[in-house]
Amino acid sequence: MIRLLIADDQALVRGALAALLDLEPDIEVVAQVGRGDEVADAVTSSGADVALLDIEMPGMDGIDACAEVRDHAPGCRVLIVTTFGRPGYLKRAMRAGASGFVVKDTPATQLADAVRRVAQGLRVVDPVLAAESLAQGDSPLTERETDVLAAAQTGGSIADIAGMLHLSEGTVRNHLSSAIGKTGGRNRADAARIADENGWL
Amino acid sequence: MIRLLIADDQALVRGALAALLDLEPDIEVVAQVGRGDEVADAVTSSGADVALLDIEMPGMDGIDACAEVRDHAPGCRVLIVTTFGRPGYLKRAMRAGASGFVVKDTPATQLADAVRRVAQGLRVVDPVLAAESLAQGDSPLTERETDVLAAAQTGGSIADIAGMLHLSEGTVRNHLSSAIGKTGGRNRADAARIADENGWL
DNA sequence: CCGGAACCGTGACAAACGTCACGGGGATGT
DNA sequence: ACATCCCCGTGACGTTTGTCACGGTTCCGG
Repeated sequence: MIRLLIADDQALVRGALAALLDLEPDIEVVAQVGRGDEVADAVTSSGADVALLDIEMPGMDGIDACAEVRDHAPGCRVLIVTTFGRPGYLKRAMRAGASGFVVKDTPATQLADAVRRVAQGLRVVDPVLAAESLAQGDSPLTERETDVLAAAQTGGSIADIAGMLHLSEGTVRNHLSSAIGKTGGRNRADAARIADENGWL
Repeated sequence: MIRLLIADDQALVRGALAALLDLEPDIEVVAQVGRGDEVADAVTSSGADVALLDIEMPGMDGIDACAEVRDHAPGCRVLIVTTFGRPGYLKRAMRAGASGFVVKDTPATQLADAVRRVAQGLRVVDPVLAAESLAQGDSPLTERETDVLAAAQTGGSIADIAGMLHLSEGTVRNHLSSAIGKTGGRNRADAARIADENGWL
């Protein structure tokens, strides 16, 4: 019997996934949470064997939550389930110690299998996504460029970004210019969009 | 017995919702589709009583699909289920003839009830969302301003937008300036973000 | 019929933006 | 010790952008 924890911020999806997996005779849903920062506690108190984590969650990123679980409860495997099949997410998830990575586009019938494989200690990764991830490589952005682009996403002016990060305006311009060149965007809004779509932020 | 159709682009969510609602003794899932432009056909061929439609779908918007269903199969009620509780979406959905509007944050246990109410001809609307919708009012943007903002979302320069819409650059600048003023944004990227979050695009 | 509103365009101007060249500091690896 | 890379900053430049004033057209409601 596989003891399963489900974490997703959308209550409807969370409940539906629980209903789907509870139908399986060898799977038992022992806990459900809607916030990333509640995952680690729920895993230890419920004694789950596998944690099904969404990435987009309030409180804490699903990937950070994964790292926390691996720290506090090494016996619990983690299967990441997410809407966006961004290569950057996959990379981060694997580095955080996840055993599997599934996109929400995959047929519902395959989810239970994925859970079983993960429970057995195997790895489950969407092959298409894995190929993309390898083909694309790491983020070309430096740490600071990433910060600046993330701040630019909110729509403020250069002066706002400079104040937000305690930098000079000229420095912000330089980082942005560099990021625009690396992403191939035509302005900072475009660059921010591209970087976000690749999971570099 | 309520005959139900489920439309959602994410196969996993679609299957999970089906599993959840199939547990109800008085509900039967008779069809599942993953694209908006397949909804109308599926409704007529399956003879569904209620259609559960997501908004974000390839091929066709869930709201446009709703209008199509109301056109071709007036006997079928529509219940919109969406991730984003944007007031603009609610307005558009109601105008398209939807009987209900539910956010994916609502508890899973309430979904079956919502389906039943809709099947009986009642209206189901998230009360918080309805209040927001009333408080906010309609989009302040004119038709052209909306077009220009939507084009600006892709990140191109003013010249690009002008070419895309067959307008003069000066005209584009004027529309953008007006839109920026109305939305309260600080530049066109900001304005586009705000307008999008309110469902004005 | 006239006023108002939305639409398209022009021209002009200040501000913001993107790019470049340059220098200095710190950390890393050879 | 040296080259290399990232970080931070300055100054200057040409371009893009946002704003404004203005004139014109079309359409609709008073």
